[in-house]
Amino acid sequence: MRDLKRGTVRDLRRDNRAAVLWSLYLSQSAPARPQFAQSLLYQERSRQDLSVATGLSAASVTNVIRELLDERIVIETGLAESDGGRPRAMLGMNPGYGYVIGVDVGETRTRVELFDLAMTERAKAEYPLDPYRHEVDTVVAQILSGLDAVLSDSGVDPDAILGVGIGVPGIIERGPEVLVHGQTYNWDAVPLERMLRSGPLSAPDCPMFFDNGAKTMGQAELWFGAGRGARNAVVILVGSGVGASLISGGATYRGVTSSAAEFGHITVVTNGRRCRCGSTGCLEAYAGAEAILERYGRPMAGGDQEAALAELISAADTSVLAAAILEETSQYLGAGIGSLINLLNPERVIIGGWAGLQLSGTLLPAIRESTKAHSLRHPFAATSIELGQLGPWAVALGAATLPMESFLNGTLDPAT
Amino acid sequence: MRDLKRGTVRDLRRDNRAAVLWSLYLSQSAPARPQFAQSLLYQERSRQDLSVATGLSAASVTNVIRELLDERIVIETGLAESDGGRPRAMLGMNPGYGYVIGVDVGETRTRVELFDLAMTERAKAEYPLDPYRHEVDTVVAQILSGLDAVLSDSGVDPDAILGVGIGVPGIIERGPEVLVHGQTYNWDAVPLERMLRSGPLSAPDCPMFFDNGAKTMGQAELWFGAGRGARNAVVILVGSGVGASLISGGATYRGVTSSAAEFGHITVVTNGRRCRCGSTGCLEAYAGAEAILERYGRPMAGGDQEAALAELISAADTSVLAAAILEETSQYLGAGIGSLINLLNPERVIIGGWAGLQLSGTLLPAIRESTKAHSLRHPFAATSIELGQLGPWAVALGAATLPMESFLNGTLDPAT
DNA sequence: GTGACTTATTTCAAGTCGCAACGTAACCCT
DNA sequence: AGGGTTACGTTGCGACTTGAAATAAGTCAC
Repeated sequence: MRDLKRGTVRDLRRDNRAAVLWSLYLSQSAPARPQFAQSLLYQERSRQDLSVATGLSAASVTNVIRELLDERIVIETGLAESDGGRPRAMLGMNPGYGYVIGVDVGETRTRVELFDLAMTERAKAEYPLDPYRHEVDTVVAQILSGLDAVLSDSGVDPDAILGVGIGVPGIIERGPEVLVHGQTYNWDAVPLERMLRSGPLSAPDCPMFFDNGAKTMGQAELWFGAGRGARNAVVILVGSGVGASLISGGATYRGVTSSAAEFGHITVVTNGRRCRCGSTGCLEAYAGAEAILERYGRPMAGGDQEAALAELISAADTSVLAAAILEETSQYLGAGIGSLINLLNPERVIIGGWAGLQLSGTLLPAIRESTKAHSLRHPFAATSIELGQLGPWAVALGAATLPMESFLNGTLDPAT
Repeated sequence: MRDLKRGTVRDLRRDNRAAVLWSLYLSQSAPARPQFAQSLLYQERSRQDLSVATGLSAASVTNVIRELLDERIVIETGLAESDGGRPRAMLGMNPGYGYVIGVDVGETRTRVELFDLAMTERAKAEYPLDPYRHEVDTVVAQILSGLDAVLSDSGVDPDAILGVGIGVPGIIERGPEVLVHGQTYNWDAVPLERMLRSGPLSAPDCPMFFDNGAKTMGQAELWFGAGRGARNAVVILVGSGVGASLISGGATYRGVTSSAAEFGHITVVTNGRRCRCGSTGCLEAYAGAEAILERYGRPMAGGDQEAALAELISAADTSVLAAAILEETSQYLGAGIGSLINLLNPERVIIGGWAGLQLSGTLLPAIRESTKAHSLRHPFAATSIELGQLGPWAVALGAATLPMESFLNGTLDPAT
């Protein structure tokens, strides 16, 4: 990502252009509901609206928009009703200008999804993955055929792909080349980018972005879901393991080597249960789906964790053991979330991930209660604890926001 | 703090001016050593140096500097040796242009310190405070006489005070007026600013800034101490209680209601010891000096905690109990710091506060070890764990950086 | 000493940009 | 058809940064 130098009057122009484009783009993304499927298209805006939204003068907006219209990034979509004056010309992203692809390398499946500039989904592909058999080659092959599939299904010209974003569970190391470290996968320093680019199939010769899956999910919720408009928020992903994304100042916080937000491995019980990361007392060792099932006495080394967890939850009505396990789980989650609130003082905490959503169905009040008990009064009062709104494809959607972010900032394709 | 709108070519000018001024200011602050006392003055810079440091052209630096020279904020301090060309004119802040005052409302004492623009200390005052008798009125009176004292001792004209910064233990609520909530103090919604301004003595009619003491200490270490140059860091304050300051992107992170970084109240033992905050299992309930002494069986409700802790530490050579208490303490601290590292992926962790410095004398290796055990490999490897460099007056120094920050950004005195 | 050489700083002439003011377009209502 | 109203485009101005050229202020070899 190019360093955005500031100082000259030209940088100002780039910034203002980006501000207008961002404003227009985000206004198009609906407050998505779980059942949202097709398009995030929501609302167009006029030049006037953009002027007040960005704080720029109408004249400047006109200039920037003219440029964007000339480049065909933006189109006029029609006229608004008038109540006496010249009707406002409504503007929108030109869906056909370009496309982005998001890839979710998950714990149990690989997902690939292709969007146009209006974030309308144009094609998707999904491949199951045998848990505990995450061979690198298998995953790479799935990604590559997924890319092929969405390209041919949508009929989109590969040259029109602005970029591909890939969310993986594990830590990204950004050096001379991108390396992926995944403890769950037993991946150690996997050069995923190189493998994708040299793959047998048509790895598009276009910008690729890598990030942790919890962070891409967080960015999806931030842009389109329960996090819309938040400046400081935390998005928690509870799946087999536990992850999170921290939003600081409206952007995803990554830390110095982009491995921040490993929420699953904060210590909630000093000298507690051993965690698969090697440490002890991690939150993930208590509140991840895998750990919950273990504590319940039904470890699932391979099979269908989702079904098993659902079973546990419904058993809680009659089984004292199951109820106790869930009660404990909300204790631990509350302790972890409370720590997060005390440390980060967010305005919103969003719980997502398949296990998080399952658990929250019945456990949300208990989690809120436990969180309250484990946090200070003032920061707790400033926070709302909510559920994620984007469902299981949130990670892929968020991955697609990575190239989009670059595009909106005008830092994509230095060529042209 | 005024909202820094960006967009016009004039804002650009303000930003560039601020960039030059910051660069010049920070280059003057020495990598301070514990024994530093008088001045932070370190190194002057030429226009050339500023040009490369800020990325601005030499011409622009000349223009900005001319303006600053005209305003007498900056002065030429002499010429550098030449090795064949025109010698560089060295520039520095004009110490006499204005002054800032930092106030540290601590757990056992109140400190007031006055600095000039070069951060040379011009006067200081200190008042002991009977722990557990923090009457608001007493503290306010101490602050007001401290302000009087440093003003008369230094002979500085009150009109030349650019602003006063005040660090308090507890949470700052920024509403229509600033309120302070301090659990340690039993302060609830204390309108400290109003009390200071309406005090019997000459509360200066000038900008006042309030922040948590751990945050001001963190900012002092960030600007002048062990945190210099860091973009992402954590400064931990271990005193009677435990606090922290989070540095994100080179600036202090405050969260949505500026109560972030309450590190002392993250949960390290779910369902653990009761903490004075009302919750259970907080880090502070294990690793704060007060808690350590309690666990040692020698609670100090009033007396000299510093001496008592020092005694405990030296007793560890012979007493099995004392050694075990310290060993446990480093376990808990390591768990807390490890969580911080996993969550925030900082490049540096700095331990300060009087108890932190005492403990680290012998315990630092054990704390490092325990931290390593409680954090993931990659983020741990990217972090260094160091000691604070600024000693007991760091909180006051940091408090003085609050008005200084505003001054450097050009957001002070809208008048003139 | 003196002239050639170096390096730092200032001046100058473009080139950009955002903005306020003003002009024009497009629609409503009567 | 015409007046009213709102949205949008254009123009001229002031402010800004910058690269290049000019100037300032030394060093060095002889």
